[in-house]
Amino acid sequence: MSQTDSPLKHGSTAVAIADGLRHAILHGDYQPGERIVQDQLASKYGGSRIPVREALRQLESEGLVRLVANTGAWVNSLTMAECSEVYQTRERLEPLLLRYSAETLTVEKISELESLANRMESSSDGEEFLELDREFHLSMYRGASTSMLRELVIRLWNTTQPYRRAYTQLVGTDNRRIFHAEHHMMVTALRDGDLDLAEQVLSMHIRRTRLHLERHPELFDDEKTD
Amino acid sequence: MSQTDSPLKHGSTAVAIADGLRHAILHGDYQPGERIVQDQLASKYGGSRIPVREALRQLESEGLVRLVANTGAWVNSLTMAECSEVYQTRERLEPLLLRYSAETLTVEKISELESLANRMESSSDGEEFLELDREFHLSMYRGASTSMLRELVIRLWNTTQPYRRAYTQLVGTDNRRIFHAEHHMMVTALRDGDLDLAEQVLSMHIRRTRLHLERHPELFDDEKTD
DNA sequence: TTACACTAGATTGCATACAATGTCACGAAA
DNA sequence: TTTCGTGACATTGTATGCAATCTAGTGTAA
Repeated sequence: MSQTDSPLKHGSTAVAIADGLRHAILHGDYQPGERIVQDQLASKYGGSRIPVREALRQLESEGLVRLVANTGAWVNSLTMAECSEVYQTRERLEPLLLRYSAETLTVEKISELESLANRMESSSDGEEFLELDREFHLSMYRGASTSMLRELVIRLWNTTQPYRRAYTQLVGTDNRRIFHAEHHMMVTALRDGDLDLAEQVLSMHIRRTRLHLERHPELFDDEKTD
Repeated sequence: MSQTDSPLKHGSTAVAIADGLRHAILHGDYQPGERIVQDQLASKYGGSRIPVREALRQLESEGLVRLVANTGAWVNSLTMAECSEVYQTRERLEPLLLRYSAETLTVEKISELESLANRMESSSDGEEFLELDREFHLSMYRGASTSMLRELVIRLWNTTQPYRRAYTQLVGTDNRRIFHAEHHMMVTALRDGDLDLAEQVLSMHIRRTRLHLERHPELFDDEKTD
């Protein structure tokens, strides 16, 4: 897809490949379960398989890729139980992250959040909807002083991204009144400095999304032969 | 240290090096901040630097190693704020994991937990104390049906292991009445099938440990130039 | 003394090449 | 027809060698 023609600086090829492949997976260019061949990635990025292999190891640790020795690499796929587990983990973690981040949320940043929530409401394009939803949540967390928890949460978002996309394509962007209302409730709670309320709404919001996903087992690969 | 003389099977060197290096870091053979030289690891494991590099990428993703392009790898060190963040994350995650796992905890397994708690009380050796504490917690979680959350929690334990060790060496294993009492309270709550109580005690237990660590800023590398 | 440029050595980054392993199609025997 | 080899091919795993980069030490000038 996005061929990198300019020769990469020494010492950055593996990172560039990891970033590019991660982006491609999140963007839906690869489907869960799809095979990843080292040689193809190597020629796509104009390098050898060595940095490709390092990138794959990293993405494996991030949960985006599954490696089997002497056999190959696949885009990781989740069963419904695994996806639910990620969501339940998020239900507990994101409120904490919001607490870390909230103290740096200025009035301007909260208004930007509100604007994102508004744009989501008027969006009818699924891909844009996904993008804005991710941006809404991650920009709430951007102010957190330390980074480990934020990176962890981003990792959880990443591993479940293909299933959010499939769900959105399945049910569309209409009839999401409660979903949008929760976004606005969070904005209001943050504006009021009511962190306990913001935490509760965020937790409920993630929980509700999980319950919606759980009504669609057909989105998941539950025949996983492993 | 533990030289692997027998030639490794094809396709497992990188994994073996990652496992070995992880174990060495957790065991305290490397200190936080210590430099890791690829060539040294390669000759230690009787291979080339290629699998070493893959292992380092993986451990970087796990948070145990810090890589800087063209420069080198170091055992990751945490500031006190980062360590607290890991503990606060654990306060929220481990109760959830316990809930996942509890349904498979048989009477026998709960008795084994109690036995571990008893052995800890009579242990005066710091290294054994650490080992038993880890084993107590992780064996509570061993029954969880899916693995992502458990692996995540193990990763959090791993990144903070050097600081638990330093703390134990500093204050010894005496005067831990409340600490042991909490272990026994968890055993009792599990035996009674009172999951809400077990969750609460576990959360308090982790919180108390965090507060103890926070009283000793001298354990941490807060001059991190980054 | 301090600050800075410069060089030699150490170390990392990666392309190539080859060995080890897995996959799959084909054919023979049950 | 099905099952089980069997071999050619595709792909992965890693050792080697060289280029790029960083580091530390030395010397020079302010």
